[in-house]
Amino acid sequence: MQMANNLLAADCLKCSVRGPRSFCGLPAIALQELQRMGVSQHLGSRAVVLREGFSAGKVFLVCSGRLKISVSSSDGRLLILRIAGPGDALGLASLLSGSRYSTTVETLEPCTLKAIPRDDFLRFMEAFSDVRRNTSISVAREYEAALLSARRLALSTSAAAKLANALLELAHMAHPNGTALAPPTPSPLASTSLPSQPLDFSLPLTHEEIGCMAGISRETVTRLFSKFRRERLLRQKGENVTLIDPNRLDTLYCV
Amino acid sequence: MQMANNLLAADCLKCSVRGPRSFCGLPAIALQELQRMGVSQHLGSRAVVLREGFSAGKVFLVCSGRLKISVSSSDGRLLILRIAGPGDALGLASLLSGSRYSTTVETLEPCTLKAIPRDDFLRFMEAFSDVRRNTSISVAREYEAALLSARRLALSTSAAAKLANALLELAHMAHPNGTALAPPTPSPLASTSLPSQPLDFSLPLTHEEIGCMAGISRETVTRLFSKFRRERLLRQKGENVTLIDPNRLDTLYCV
DNA sequence: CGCTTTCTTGAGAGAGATCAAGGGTAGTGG
DNA sequence: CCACTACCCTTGATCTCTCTCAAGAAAGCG
Repeated sequence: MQMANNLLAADCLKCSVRGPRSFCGLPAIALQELQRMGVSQHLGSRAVVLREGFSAGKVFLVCSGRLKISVSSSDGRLLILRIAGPGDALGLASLLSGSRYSTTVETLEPCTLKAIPRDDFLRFMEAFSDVRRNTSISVAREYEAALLSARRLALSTSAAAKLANALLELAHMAHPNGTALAPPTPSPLASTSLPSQPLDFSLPLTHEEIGCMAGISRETVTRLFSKFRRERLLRQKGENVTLIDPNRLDTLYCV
Repeated sequence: MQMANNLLAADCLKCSVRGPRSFCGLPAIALQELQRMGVSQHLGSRAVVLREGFSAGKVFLVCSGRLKISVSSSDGRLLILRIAGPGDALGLASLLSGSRYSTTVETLEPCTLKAIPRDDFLRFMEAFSDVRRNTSISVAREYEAALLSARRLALSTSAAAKLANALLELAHMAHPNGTALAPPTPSPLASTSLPSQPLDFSLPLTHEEIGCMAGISRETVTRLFSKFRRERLLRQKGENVTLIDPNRLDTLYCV
């Protein structure tokens, strides 16, 4: 029964998804335990991993692929909080507070996940202080993501500002090379007018979805993208987006 | 030096701020340790406890009084996330992720707090599993508050909806009698058209601040308050607000 | 009783939502 | 290879909600 999944589970020890941002950055002894737990699963594109409001019975570790994390209202409106990727732990905050999932998670592309039942995970936490540390950090990051969304929606005065913020956030999240836990710095002093490094990243979202992230309408996303392109702030090639001068984008629109 | 504060610190064992929502709901042995740690402090009204962006060196436990938790943008715009009260732990999420405070906390009335240095707190956590549990719950609640703010701002289509949501949230937060971790249920099924219990609560915020919570302007808050009063949804007496029929408020405006 | 802070109400303007229509592109199947 | 469908993007026109500006009333406070 467990055996059937060992092929994937065995990867835990050799897996390269590590680093300070990854939940799976653990000592070998904890990884050995981790690979024994839970069930690995493959999912196709646009599959729902967990749904808001349902009992939080499992935590999911992302082995590969990207997913979107969202909340929705009864009338179908959607808010996308962030894009999750390899090394992320999904549903942790809800699992810990012992309640229901507070978000919905859906794959954006084929994904490999590892599902761990609540009680197993709690035991795993009690056994290893490193797991506790990574759990704290993971929950703190979920918190930061929610906070950034709230910031963007409340503090941006215009649609352009909301979109610019969302793009900068997406770019920074996609880039593991920046400082680990310092996403779109609400830069108080960093307003150097020097042209900054272009930021290149893949954006696996439709205009509709980008709108749901920035809290603006689909049409407005289109119009602003053209505007940003005209102003040489943005380049696009299929899914790939380049922010030509992130600093200028920031100073021009992120007020 | 420590002695000078023992008067207050000694209260920990007798303190009545307990219950499932309180961080200080701990066994006697942990409380004994708690009372030895940190420094108690009295603060007047409108005092800043901790400020967004500053190094997260301490956690603050609220012994008495209410405080507002907010984030702000460089141009002075403000978003109020929630009102904290006795039993809340402030700055926990930031302290754990080892970074800077992600919010600003300011007293709304005279408050008594207990400030605990980061390292002491981390040791305290490692020593007691109950402390770890309460920390998890506390961080999860900070997370839920951020999420609720994001929801309110993104998913509400009108200013009335935003305000109604904010009021319902404030009412539920102020009421410890409801289920512990189930604030403004985004009620999918609960749309019973029966008149609900009136909700009474104290609202220590100006219209300006309520606007900062709902993401609408001061004047719009005033106009909507009059409207809600006209429609017999709301009653006011100084700081005290009564939501006459919370369900009707919810079904009419929280779409 | 002046002074500050907060609340109230009105009038006007503008940003963005919404509605509408058309074009591009990818996948499917004959 | 080409029609056909489905989905997404693009652009224009209109309209409405809420912000902003303005001016005054109420209320709290030294």
